[in-house]
Amino acid sequence: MPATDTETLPRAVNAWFRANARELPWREPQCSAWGILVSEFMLQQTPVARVLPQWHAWLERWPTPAALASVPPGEAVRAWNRLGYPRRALWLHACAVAITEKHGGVVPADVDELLALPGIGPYTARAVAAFAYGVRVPVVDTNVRRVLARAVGGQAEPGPPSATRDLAAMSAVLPLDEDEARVFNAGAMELGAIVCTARAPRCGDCPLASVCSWRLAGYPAYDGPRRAVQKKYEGSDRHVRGLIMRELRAAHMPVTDAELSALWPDEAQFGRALAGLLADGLAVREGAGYVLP
DNA sequence: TATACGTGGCT
DNA sequence: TAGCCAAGTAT
Repeated sequence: MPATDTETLPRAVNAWFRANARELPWREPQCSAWGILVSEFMLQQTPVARVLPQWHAWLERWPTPAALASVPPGEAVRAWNRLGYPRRALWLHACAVAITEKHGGVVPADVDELLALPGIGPYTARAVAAFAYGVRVPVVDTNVRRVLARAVGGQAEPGPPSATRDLAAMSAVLPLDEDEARVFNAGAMELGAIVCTARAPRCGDCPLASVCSWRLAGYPAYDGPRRAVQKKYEGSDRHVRGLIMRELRAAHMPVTDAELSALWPDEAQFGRALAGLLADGLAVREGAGYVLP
């Protein structure tokens, strides 16, 4: 029988999670809310394995929001190194400043207050509230969307993201008990991350195998709208931005136009990339060249 | 709602 | 090899 009631899923997922959760530093009970916030920024579109060493270094250097807020944003961008999407470093720094100035240096526990901070959207706000403070709110990321689409919806893949629909779907199965809700939020994400994966799901290891609607229906293929294919990175504007940022991070004095433009042969494309970085605040003009902010 | 935004590992 | 994929956010 498929898991149509609201107790089967959390019971199975939570038992599985309590026995199989990866030991990650931001899941340790003594981890600070700041440590959890930092992990959520780093984990946006980035695999755990690449985040781990960066997270340790970051927390050692800046153990509190105030510590990060006390240095220029460029230091955050430099320390971010090659984690990707360097705007996240800028936003995390801006977040630290806002927390220091408007929240007395304490990471807020309220979803709406978190949402008002730079770089924090619907997922991160709820993740911080739930995992750092135990607040009972639905946390929905790409893993949760996939788990619910399969186990409950009987579909191979979730449809296009819709905050309203996705939060409602999670709310419908979220335990009333605060602690069970926190574990279910984390457990559903973990299940999607290591068992109910996008490709080659390991149904043999899944605690929901016997109740999964998708499996019970015989694994019907997905027939909904396909997600747009990711553009090729090689030769893209993003590629050029990445090259420029790598140069700026390595430099400790202004990098000249000539030095930067030598990175890419297509002048027009290079100009677009540099202008974009300036507009984003990831690079600033200084004297004869460019530096991190 | 669709698109831009890094980087690297895996198949 | 080329493409797919990874705990999203902002516009």
